[in-house]
Amino acid sequence: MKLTEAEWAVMEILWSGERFSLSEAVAALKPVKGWNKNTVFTYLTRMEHKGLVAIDRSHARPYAAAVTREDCAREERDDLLARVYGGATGDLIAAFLRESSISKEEVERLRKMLDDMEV
Amino acid sequence: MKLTEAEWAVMEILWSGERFSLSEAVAALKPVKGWNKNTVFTYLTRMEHKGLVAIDRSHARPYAAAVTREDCAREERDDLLARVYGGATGDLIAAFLRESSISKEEVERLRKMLDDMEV
DNA sequence: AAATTCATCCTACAAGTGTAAGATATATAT
DNA sequence: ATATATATCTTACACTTGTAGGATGAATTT
Repeated sequence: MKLTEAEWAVMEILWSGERFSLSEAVAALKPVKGWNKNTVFTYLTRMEHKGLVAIDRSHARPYAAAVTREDCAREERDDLLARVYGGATGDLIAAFLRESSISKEEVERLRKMLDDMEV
Repeated sequence: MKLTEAEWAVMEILWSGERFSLSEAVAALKPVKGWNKNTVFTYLTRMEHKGLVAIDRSHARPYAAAVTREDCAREERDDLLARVYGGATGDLIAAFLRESSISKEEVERLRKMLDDMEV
């Protein structure tokens, strides 16, 4: 399931803790989105149907993430890789390397990863 | 401008050549999407408004891409990088390296890129 | 218990996306 | 010139996304 930008914002909040009450979610989303409480509620319930959010209606803090951040991140990566690079990981990574600024430490880390890769 | 999956399909066709007649576009999209000609036409004109497609109505082959593939690819990359990795290119690349299969040659190529990076 | 507050639910509405039918204009073939 | 095919334009409709108003219910305060 590919998330929209707004859904990512909701998930980021949920991933930042265990469980949330509505007002906690609203407060946490305030700086990012500034949404009305009904808007937050609508997102939460729509996202429950999509299987992204778990709502335990008997709990004082009913709202929690139903998917992991890493799963969602993987889907986004896979989607970009397939759609834009036809699965060619090397090309994709090359593009990121080419255009992004990256620290000396990062370069070292990536070098180590390459060394460790048993291909 | 972030493209939808369907818009990517249209653009891939347009990027694959110089200019297209409607029937050429329909034929090329057939295997990928199987759309009705009206559907293709709707996409083309809607995408003209978005500045993605150029339509020269005095030309026998009116349809052409109005943006480059590389520009679109960059936007997708930037979006993923910012939204999912908060701009941390190293983390993103590490994730791709970790999960994707990649050939020995690709590893070498990336190693060279790292060597050449003056950080 | 009445008033206030907060949560939940239901409803709505505009914009965008996916998909195409039907009408008309234009080119081509006979 | 007429018939046929092709392209263009207009319109539409269901679904999704972004955003919230208003009604109802439950909890807390005084």
